[in-house]
Amino acid sequence: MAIRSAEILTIGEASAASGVSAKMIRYYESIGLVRPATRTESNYRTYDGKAVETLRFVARARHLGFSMMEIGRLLALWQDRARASADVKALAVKHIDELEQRIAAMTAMKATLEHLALRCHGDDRPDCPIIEGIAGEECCH
Amino acid sequence: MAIRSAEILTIGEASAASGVSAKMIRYYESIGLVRPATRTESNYRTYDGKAVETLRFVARARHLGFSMMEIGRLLALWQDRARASADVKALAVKHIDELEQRIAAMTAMKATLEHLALRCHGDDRPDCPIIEGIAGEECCH
DNA sequence: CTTGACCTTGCCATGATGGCAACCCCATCT
DNA sequence: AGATGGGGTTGCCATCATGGCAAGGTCAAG
Repeated sequence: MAIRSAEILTIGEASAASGVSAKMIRYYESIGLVRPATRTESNYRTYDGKAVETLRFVARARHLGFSMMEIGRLLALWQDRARASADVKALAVKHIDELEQRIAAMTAMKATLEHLALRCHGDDRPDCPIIEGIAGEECCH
Repeated sequence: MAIRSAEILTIGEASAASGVSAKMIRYYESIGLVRPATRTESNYRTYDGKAVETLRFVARARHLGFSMMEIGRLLALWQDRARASADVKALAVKHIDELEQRIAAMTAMKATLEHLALRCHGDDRPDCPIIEGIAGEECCH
């Protein structure tokens, strides 16, 4: 194997250092989200500090719920010294809105279910407002 | 075509009546969620009132965020006259908990993003706490 | 030099849904 | 009777982000 300095990591090490699974690192590379990793003579991918930092950026953005498409744009903005913070903010605000909508949808589901569950005895008798609620009209407002 | 009474619907009519797309009706049948539809001589699927009611049940359960697996169990309970309401309630409560967790996760994402967005000027300068937040340590607590 | 851990690629699967294609069937209009 | 259009049938592919498995190559340590 080519000599590897301490700063040059294999995909497994980069995975551990970034919190992104090796599988996903390869996937991100395959869809062009991140630049193809450099390779050793024996075709192993290698990652330097900057590459690992990029992976960590992706991991954090995923953690915030951004899609791959959005992360692609975020990465471009991150690496663009001439970016306008307004562009970043627009992306973030759009994502906040989407989160809000999904939260609202799920909160509504939860409320309906709680309403039904509250009136269900939860014993061994078959009578059940939950099932009847789903089957009948009074389910979804 | 075989004579069809007003109560016997084609898949398109059943779709309109139940709110489930024809594609999804076929899919539900293919995965065994619902019983295979009866067929006309010319192999068209037919749906009677009961079948449509079942599809509506599925649609409502989907609307409440239940997965196909869970809906399968709900359907079985619905059709089981000897069910214990406790079983239904357990399913519902488990789903409520899952919703709660997903809501909490997304609420946390939203809070982090809002915290970052609040401090972003959103103008044409590159300086941006959002990007820096994602790139740096202070992003995810 | 063997062994075990790790790398490579590639394929398959998920869950729920949509789209397209090729073909068949039925009803209605000319 | 024949054309036309709408809707049925199947099957395959795509999504999005991820995991798993398999077959083969490579490296480091015993």
